[in-house]
Amino acid sequence: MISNTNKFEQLPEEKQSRIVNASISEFAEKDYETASMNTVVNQAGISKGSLFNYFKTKSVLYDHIYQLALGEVKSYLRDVRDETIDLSFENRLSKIVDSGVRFITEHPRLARIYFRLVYSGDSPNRKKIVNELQTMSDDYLGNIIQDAVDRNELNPNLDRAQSVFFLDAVLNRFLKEYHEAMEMGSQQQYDRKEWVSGIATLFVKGFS
Amino acid sequence: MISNTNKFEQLPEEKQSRIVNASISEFAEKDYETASMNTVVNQAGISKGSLFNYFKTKSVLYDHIYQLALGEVKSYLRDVRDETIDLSFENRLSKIVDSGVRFITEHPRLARIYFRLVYSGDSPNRKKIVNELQTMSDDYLGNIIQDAVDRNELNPNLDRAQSVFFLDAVLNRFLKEYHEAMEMGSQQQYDRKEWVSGIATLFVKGFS
DNA sequence: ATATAAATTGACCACCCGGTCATCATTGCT
DNA sequence: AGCAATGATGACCGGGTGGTCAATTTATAT
Repeated sequence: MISNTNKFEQLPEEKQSRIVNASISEFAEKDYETASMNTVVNQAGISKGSLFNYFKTKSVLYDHIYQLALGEVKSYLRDVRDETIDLSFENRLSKIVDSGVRFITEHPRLARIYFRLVYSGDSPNRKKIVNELQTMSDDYLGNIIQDAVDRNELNPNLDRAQSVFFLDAVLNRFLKEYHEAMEMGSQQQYDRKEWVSGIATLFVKGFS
Repeated sequence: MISNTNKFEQLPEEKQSRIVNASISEFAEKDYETASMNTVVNQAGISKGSLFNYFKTKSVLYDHIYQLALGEVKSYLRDVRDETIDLSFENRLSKIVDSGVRFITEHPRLARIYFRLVYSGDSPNRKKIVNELQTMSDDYLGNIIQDAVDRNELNPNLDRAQSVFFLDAVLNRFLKEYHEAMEMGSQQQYDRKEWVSGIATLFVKGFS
């Protein structure tokens, strides 16, 4: 009785991953309310009773899944921050975008769950999760902007909160658009380089 | 048999508005799949059979409602474009933000439907509607940027598509955040002036 | 091999959904 | 007043939902 997911975590890994996989697929395809536990059990090849034995309720299962997604996102962010600590603002931006694109490409279903969560959704703990994400992003982008200021790449008088907000808005929107294009199988590949340099230019020089 | 909504439009206005009101509330509160026709009929004080007589299906009713919301949005945009045609880029931006804020304040439920639609959702014709909105916005913001270029307020070499994209991303995100803050009853009022000037500065001068 | 404990199952429950349609109420016409 | 046509109603339908639990299979210990 150490934790809710204890029973689940004691399962053989193969079974665990079947369940996780089915759940990710379902929560990626439909939003929380519409996602069906029946679909999950069928896709995972287990019985309904078992699933509800491993996860007491639908929302507990959802919790487990998005925590997993969140962990993945965080790990990507950590990596790219550590790896780019010495780069210029523009190069750093570039790496951030690249790593976002990489994440979306490698984990399209997790990306979908992520976007669904932040951009809408009536997921159980949405407010709490979004806050957590916001804090994480503020901290993350705040650091990057601060570093750039320290290097005299950006104006030291700029409003940090606003800058972070703008940066976050543009980056998120770009990745969302990229993700949607990818899901629609859009052949027309984004020219990442141009977009990255466009974003960097905007933030460094503006449109003038 | 001129149109689907003919029966509805021939209803006494008071009844129409009761139905429209109930529908707006329901579609604002829940997403398309979760919104319940039963709730609508109860809230509107009519029978289920009647509602399905006026609107053949749930999706037809939804169509009617978002067309209404869209019309309202468009009218706001048209107004602000016409009224600000002589202003500088920064002042124009300011008016756009103001009018967005005004719309959200005056029609919070319509705003919610709008955000739900563009930012997620599995509404019936989402792709089509979002495309229409995108085209509208591209056209709208494109004009404003072009005007600013013509006035030598912005660099004539900038990539129009990218600029519009960035502008749209920041404006939308700001309004979405404002809307959410409003719905949570957040006392902490946004200082609109500072945000507007922040946005304008970003686009004119960047962060350097 | 047997007894006991633990894990797995799927039929079942109460509830809600979008949509239908026979029945009833209202209106307009002669 | 009587009749036909139109409008409003809500019980009802098939289907899906999250969740339960008695019954059965499987694993463990002796």
